[in-house]
Formats: sequence, structure tokens, C-alpha cells
Amino acid sequence: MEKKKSSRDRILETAERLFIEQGVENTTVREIAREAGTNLALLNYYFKSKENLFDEIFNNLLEKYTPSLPIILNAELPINKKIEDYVSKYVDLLINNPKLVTLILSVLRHSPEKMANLEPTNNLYVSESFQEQLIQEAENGTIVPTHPEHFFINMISMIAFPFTIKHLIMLKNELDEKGFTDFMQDHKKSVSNTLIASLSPSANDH
Amino acid sequence: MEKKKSSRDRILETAERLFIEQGVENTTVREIAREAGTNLALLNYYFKSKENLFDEIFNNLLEKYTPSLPIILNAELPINKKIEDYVSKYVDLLINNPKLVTLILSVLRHSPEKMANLEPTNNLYVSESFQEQLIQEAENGTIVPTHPEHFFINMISMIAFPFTIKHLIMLKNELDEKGFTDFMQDHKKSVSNTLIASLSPSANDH
DNA sequence: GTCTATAACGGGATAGAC
DNA sequence: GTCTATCCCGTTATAGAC
Repeated sequence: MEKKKSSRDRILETAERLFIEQGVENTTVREIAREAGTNLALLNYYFKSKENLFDEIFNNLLEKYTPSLPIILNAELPINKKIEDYVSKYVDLLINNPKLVTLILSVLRHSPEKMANLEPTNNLYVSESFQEQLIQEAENGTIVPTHPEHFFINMISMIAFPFTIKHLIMLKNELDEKGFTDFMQDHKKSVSNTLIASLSPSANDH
Repeated sequence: MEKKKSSRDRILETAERLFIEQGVENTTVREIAREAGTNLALLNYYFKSKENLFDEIFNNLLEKYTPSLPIILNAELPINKKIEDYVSKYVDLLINNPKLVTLILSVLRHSPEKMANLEPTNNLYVSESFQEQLIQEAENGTIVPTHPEHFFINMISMIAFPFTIKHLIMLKNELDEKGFTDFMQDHKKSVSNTLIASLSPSANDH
């Protein structure tokens, strides 16, 4: 049954799994070849180097998981609804792929220029129309004027960072995996409420 | 002049510098020994392994830089002032030690249990009295009731995460190092305002 | 074109004998 | 405190089978 898949595909699948499970540095090309049921020479034949192999996998992951995010930000919705949708969808994505944040950050640390030049990176950090809307609604008086760039960074910070300190959160609050998932479900509301409250015109009367 | 320092101390200083500058994975024990003016075997004699060496350095770094943070949270100050102080001090700390976040996250990724069991970790993630205050002031009606744990996580997320995506922020906004520092100075206000607004009783009237 | 097997390189990390 | 042997890594190369 698995024999139908080409060696190339099996190498890709195995490498993706191991890179995500153990991290890139802790995964050897020999290990990948072994678990994919092939050999080191073939891996090198197809991908030339470990780095090339990783690049292909990383691109596929971003293309697979991230395209839905900018769609929400570009939709025709009131800002509050848009924030709720975006936070919820983004947190769900990371709950279902908890190692994705770590993988991205490891790329960002090891070779930031590569990350920055990747086209799918825009799915994670781009927000022109959303920032336009923040400015527009502020002019209309429905929300308080804000700095769109800082607002957007605050939003993705509150969404993504908890996953990078997942183990600390679990330890501090005595949570298991299920408990952490529930915690992050609650966290959605906290993030949305925080952002929406900060935009509320009545909130900034000191 | 430098000869007065013991080989052990020179190894520690050199390793700290290289770990922070280049990251742990990109620093070899041979390199540390060479730049410390000694040899590989002596490094192994004192520290047994690269990991032990790193543990000692990492502990020292946390003990050196983080103790001031919980002091702010435990002070006798109104909540708004406390938030402003904490955000400002924490961001300043990370501006002056931009690699600290990355270093911490790399430990968290590589060996979360080690990180969680480290005593100075509490300086980064502990907030009993602060959470008490959030509950107390909500009972007094000066702020809106909130979930202290989520609030605290949101606060440290907005503080720390921008440093992990520093290169993306710099690229997107066409900033150099100085520009990024200025950006983070502005970011302080954005974070404080967001948190304080979300606590404002008048903000949650929908 | 796809695949296996094997060997060798240069570099790095570690352990143990001295 | 020092030196050496050993092992694992990523990479490259070779020779050959389907």
C-alpha cells in the first residue's frame, strides 16, 4: 500500500514529520532516509542537501496552512467581527499544528533573510487592507485612532506567543495537552476582548 | 591583565558572548576554547559537556537580568502605573539584550523541562500578587473583571513576541537597528494603552 | 530516470587514558 | 591539565542494478 508512493514523497513525508516532532537540528539525514525506508544516497540524489530538503518542506507547510488567514483580514466585515474571526481561526490553526510556531521561529532565528524572502511569509505578516480599515473606521468615529502596525503586531503576538511558552503555561497551571487546548480556546476570547476594548471610543477617556 | 582571570572564567565569558552573538547551535566548543585562549580538553574538564556549560551561563544570565521584573509587579502601585512600568522596563531589558528572548526560546524548544525547572524562570513568568491586584481592583470597581492568567500572558506576549520577529518587522517597515529600537519605544505605549483600555470599566459597554 | 550499497572526506563533540 | 581515539554528522563520490 505504501509502496505506491514514490521514494521522493516518502522522504518528504518522513522528513516533515521528524522536523516537526524533533526540530531540524535534532534530525539527521541518515535518520530520515532510514525511516523513509530508503538510503542516504537517494535523499541526496533528490534534494542535494538537508537545507534544500527543509526549504521545500517549509514552503509546503506555509502554503498549506496559512492562505486562509489574509482572506479573513481582507473580507468585508466590521472590524470587531474581523478580529474575532482572525483570532479564532489563527489560534485553531496553531492548536492543530502546535509545532508550526516553533518551526517558524527556528527558521527566523537561523536564517531570517530566507524567511523574509519567502512568499508565503506574507500570509503570516501582511495586513494592508486591515490597516486601511483601522484608519478608515477611526475617521468615521466608530473606533478610536490607533497605530495600525502596532495594533497588528499586538494581535499576532497575543495569538502566537502563548504557543512558544506552551510548556511553561502547562506547568504553571497544571495542564495536560487537553487542558492547554481548552486554555487556548478561552484565550481567544481574552485576546479578542482586549483588542476590541482598546478600540472602543469610550475606553480612552482618562 | 587578562592573565589574572582563571581559565574557567575566561571560558565562561567567551562562551556567553559567543552563545548570545551566534546562538548555541552555531557555536562550537572548539571555537570557545580557541577564543578563550585554552584548549578543548580543558573546557571538557571543567564543564563536562557543552550542555553543562550552557546551563551555567543561562542560569547566570537569568539571575543577572530578570530579578527586577517581579519587583515591579509586587510593588504598591495603582494597576495602570504598574502596567506602564512593567512594560517599559521589560521592553528596555530586551532592547538592551535583544538575543535574550531568542536564547530563552531556543532553550524552551530544545529542552522545555529544563527551562521549567529553573528557579529564575519564575522571574519571567510569575505574578501572584499582580493577579491578586487584578481581582481586588475588579471587586472595588476600579477596573473591569478579567482573567488574570490570560491578562498576564497577553502582557508578556505583546512585550516579548516582537523581538522574536524582529527581522520581519524591520523588513516590513524598512527599519535599521536604530529604527527598530525607536519602533519598540513606541510599542511600549501601544502595549500599555491596549492593556489599560481593556481594563477600563467604560470600555466594555456593548 | 530511479534506486541501492558503500566508502570516504572534513568537522565537531565527547570520553577516557595519560 | 593535556592528548588521543572514537563516534556521529552532512556531504560527496563511485559503481552498479532495475
